[in-house]
Amino acid sequence: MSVRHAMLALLSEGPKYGLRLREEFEARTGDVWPLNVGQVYTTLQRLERDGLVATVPEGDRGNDGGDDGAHKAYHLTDDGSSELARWLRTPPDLSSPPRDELVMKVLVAMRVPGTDVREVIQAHRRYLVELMQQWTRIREDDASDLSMSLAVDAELFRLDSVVRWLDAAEARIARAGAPGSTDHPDQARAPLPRHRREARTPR
Amino acid sequence: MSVRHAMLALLSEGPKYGLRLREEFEARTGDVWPLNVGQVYTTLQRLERDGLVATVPEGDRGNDGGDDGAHKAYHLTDDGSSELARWLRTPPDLSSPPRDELVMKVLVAMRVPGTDVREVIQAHRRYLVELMQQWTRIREDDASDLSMSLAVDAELFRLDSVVRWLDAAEARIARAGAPGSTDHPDQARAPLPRHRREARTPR
DNA sequence: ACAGCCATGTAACTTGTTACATGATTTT
DNA sequence: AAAATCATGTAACAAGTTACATGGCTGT
Repeated sequence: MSVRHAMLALLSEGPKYGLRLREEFEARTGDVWPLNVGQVYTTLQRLERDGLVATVPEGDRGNDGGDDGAHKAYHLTDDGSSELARWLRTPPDLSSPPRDELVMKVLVAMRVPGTDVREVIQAHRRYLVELMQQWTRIREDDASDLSMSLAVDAELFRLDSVVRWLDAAEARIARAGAPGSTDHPDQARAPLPRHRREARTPR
Repeated sequence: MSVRHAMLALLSEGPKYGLRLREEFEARTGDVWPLNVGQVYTTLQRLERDGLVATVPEGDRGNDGGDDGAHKAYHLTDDGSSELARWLRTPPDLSSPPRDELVMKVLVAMRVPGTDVREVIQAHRRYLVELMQQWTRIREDDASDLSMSLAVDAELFRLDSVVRWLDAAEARIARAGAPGSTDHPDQARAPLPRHRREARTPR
């Protein structure tokens, strides 16, 4: 749902054509989130199908500074404008805590026979720290680019939170008394309990 | 790619059937990441198609404690085992900094005409803090559930990093001198520069 | 017998993503 | 003229997600 709305936001400044949208998208995200060209066009098609954007109906363009000919300019419809406004003030969906791959990895690795969780944790921790150093270097290379700095900041904060979670997880697991190498009592084969617990979601 | 590998991990303990996989998945993630039943079956189909799991070929089950009859038990193939091992030691792909929706929202909101970025930031900040309180409450409700605590921890660390990014972003934007309400000089209509910059990725 | 859960499955759809094909324009 | 780049598009697929259909078993 992210790219769709970003396109709407870019178009709110005025009509733009495909490649231009790609260019401006990457400019706003400081080239941190590259965007395949093909996806711009497929996204535009889907937005048009949903009535959020439209093209000028062929033949009606004022000559006072317009982009004619080769480019096919899309613009927001009224529905597109209100959808954009809604998106900007609406916080992301409560019911969807995104499934982080690394977190999932640690959670399931705890019970995979013959796996040392601490090893998994440490390997990924090292990798994350290295990644953070690379991003830091990139940010310092051009500190004047606001968009890029913001995007890299976001990535750095996120990576830092993962590192700190890994540390907390290691401590929690150690404290729980589980030995490093797993070899669990096989109580897993019994049939399901009659009544499922309900899935958890805040509020 | 997350659910697929989680299924492999669960099956590494021994053969399991569909609903059981759903149950154990949610147990490992402390019910924080609910999983639709349908997805279990579609995922199993795709794993079977790719040769990572298989079912017993009908008729060959020892009676010494097996689950017979109604349940259709899947088990790992050799390919499945090595894919799981590979996944556990391989850090997530470098080339994919995930596009965070909220980050994207702020980045593009900066230039949407008639939008106050600080308002967007503050609204989402309030929402995030409230969310964190709810998760904290949930975690305290049953502090003995290790998996759940870990999963909630991950969510809390993540949300915290987003809050801190929002603060940093607000400061950075203010420092950059951009006024609150946007009304940018329209230099955006010119054609593209001849040579595209290359997309940025660490390393 | 009937309600309700266990259990499996399928059809349809969404976003994201890549690889490829096709012209037009520009640069060398 | 040849090479590169601009610009648009299509086909095909992966993963996730939901809604629905279908049996079978169990408790009352």
